[in-house]
Amino acid sequence: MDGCGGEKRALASELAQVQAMVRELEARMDQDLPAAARELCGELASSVDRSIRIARACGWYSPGSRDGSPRSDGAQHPGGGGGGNAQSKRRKGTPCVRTQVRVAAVQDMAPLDDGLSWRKYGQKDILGAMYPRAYFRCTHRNSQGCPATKHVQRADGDPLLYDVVYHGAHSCAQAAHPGAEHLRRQLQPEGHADVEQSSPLAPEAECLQAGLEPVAPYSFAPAPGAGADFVGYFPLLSPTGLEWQLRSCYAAGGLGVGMDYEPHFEEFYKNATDPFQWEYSDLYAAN
DNA sequence: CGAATTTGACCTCA
DNA sequence: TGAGGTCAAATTCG
Repeated sequence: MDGCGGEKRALASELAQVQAMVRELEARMDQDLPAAARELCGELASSVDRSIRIARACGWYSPGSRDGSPRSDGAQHPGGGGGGNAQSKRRKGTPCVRTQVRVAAVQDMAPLDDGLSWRKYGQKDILGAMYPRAYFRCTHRNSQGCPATKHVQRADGDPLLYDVVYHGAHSCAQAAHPGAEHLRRQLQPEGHADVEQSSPLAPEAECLQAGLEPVAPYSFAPAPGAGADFVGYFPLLSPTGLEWQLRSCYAAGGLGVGMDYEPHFEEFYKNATDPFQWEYSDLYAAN
């Protein structure tokens, strides 16, 4: 997959920069400088973005390059309460490609307004999970036959965090939504979605990623009116379509950034010369 | 009054 | 058989 020596070096350098910025971020947060921290987050996002581009340029983003090491969906469900594997039960013909994101919502605000219209069609208590899972489908399912659905569940550990799993692509007019389009462009070509089960992809090839509105990918969008006490409203979509979570715990008193996959990042940095190794083996292996 | 939500029942799969 | 996912009638909302 290579012949990208220069890019590798550029990527390693970029990642080193990211690492430095993370440290700086921690420092700023320790100093109680949320504005400065947020500014740094923007730079951080840009740097990550550049890294992704470099990786793409080298073709390190290829759906087929994933190895087969085990990583269940359940493992991706943070906390998940150790509950059952939500995706293990799947109907025949159900879309097998999905996107999972994690978002933090501001209390008393509609949590997951992703700019698209959804209609709730069910809710279910999930074994081992503290909160029920809500099921949404595209409002235009009937009128336009749009197959997009999403599942939303509160994270056990933090009631302000939601795990959102998108299934299928919008085939309705909403598909033209800029946010949805952006996401599709980001994810579709590289197939950066978790692929369910190991069944052949063929029949589900059209099941692309559904609409999500990353206000600006990897950027932070503090809630309107959020003051000193704002709890991050970070619709942060990882470029890989996996769930990163970069959140602020400022309201709780201690300002801190928690990043899911923190261990992976550490490893990421350590092995910056082959940065995507862990990604494929650890993160991408959904099966 | 139409659209959205709620919720118990049913379906599918492992 | 149990658990997740979906259906659809009843209810609520704007």
